[in-house]
Amino acid sequence: MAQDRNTEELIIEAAKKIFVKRGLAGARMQDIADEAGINKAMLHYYYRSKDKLFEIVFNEAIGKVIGRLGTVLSQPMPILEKIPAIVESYIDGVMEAPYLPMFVLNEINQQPEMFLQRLKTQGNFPNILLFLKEIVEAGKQGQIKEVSPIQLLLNILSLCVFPFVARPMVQGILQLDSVQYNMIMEDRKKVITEVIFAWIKA
Amino acid sequence: MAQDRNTEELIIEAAKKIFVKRGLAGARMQDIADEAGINKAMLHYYYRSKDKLFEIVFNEAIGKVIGRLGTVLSQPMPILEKIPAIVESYIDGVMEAPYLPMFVLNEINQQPEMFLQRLKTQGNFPNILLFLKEIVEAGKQGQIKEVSPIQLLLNILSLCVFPFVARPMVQGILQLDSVQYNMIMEDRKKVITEVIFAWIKA
DNA sequence: GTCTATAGCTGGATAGAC
DNA sequence: GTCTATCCAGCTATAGAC
Repeated sequence: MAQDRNTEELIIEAAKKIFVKRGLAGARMQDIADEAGINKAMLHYYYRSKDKLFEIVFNEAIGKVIGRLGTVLSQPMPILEKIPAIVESYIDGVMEAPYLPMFVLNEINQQPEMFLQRLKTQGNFPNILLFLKEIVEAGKQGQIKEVSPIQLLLNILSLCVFPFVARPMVQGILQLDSVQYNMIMEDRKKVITEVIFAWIKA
Repeated sequence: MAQDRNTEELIIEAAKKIFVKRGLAGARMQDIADEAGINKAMLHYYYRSKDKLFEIVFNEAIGKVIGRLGTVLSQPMPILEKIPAIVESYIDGVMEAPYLPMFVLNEINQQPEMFLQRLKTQGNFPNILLFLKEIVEAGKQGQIKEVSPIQLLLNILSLCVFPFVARPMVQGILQLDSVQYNMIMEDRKKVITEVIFAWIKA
């Protein structure tokens, strides 16, 4: 148990777990309280309302999913080294919290305004836009083929993230157990890099 | 208005709209009734409960998303012609109902049991498994490179579906309006085929 | 700060008139 | 078959004792 930590943190940890699993609409304050091993009233004492609590969890989740992307995209490396690095570190990151992408994507779809609001306040992830320029530059210099930078970004993201978002579906259809699926995900680091390289090699 | 159609259909249409938008937990029977232009009591008269109504909508949605995939995967064509056909027809299909994939994926994540149950009753999409064998075969015959068929399937699916699932997020970050995004999606048909071909060409 | 008890509301479901 | 009125469970949120 994590009884040694203070109540505020206990609540946030529990809230993450429940919100990520059930979403805003499906989550119950009682479940969060149970998960934290405390009383329902404490949730309101510390965080006032369900919405406020959700906002904290959601913002942190966005930070993890998108922020991490920004970080890895902005490592100063030649593009041909950077792409495998992006793939590897992003997949590793997602594997640590495999349900986070689905949660973030779904809640953004539910409340696009909330997300757009957040974008305004905290800047538009300049690292990502910078990465796009880098692609164009590398194309002009002949390091890679000249491709649409947005399509390239979409391709990398799609190949890395989708298999986690669709995991229960794919696992069900193809009758794979968890061990098999994890192996496939591990293989993907190599596969994705191969696929992208095959496409952009000059 | 579709007042000429019978009430049962009106309800289903309305239920689709609301469930797909809000999910099972977020949808309100009142909203479905309003959308259908009828009374809340009628929903229960025709479909007994929210869960029953949801099941109908959900099953139809799965059928569209996965069933369509099975259909297109099983067209009798040489593999190198089939892949562009798959990509084109699947993207066109998704563009008609862009929120369906997110809905299906999210609800499967929420209730994997319900989905696995459905798989048992209606067979395991044999078309999809057949497609995997076809890939292996084409690899052995040297029509394409020998690649993992599951990875290939995952790649195609990822590249086609993810951009729709992540649309609000990507659009927000890259500051794109809907017209621009639709053009990008239109371009993708070509891009995806290029990417896959670059990877598997013998 | 933490708990119990409960207010107040929302939303799914039903009864019963027409 | 369709409506209004209403029930009742479940949920967020708060009051108040300790």
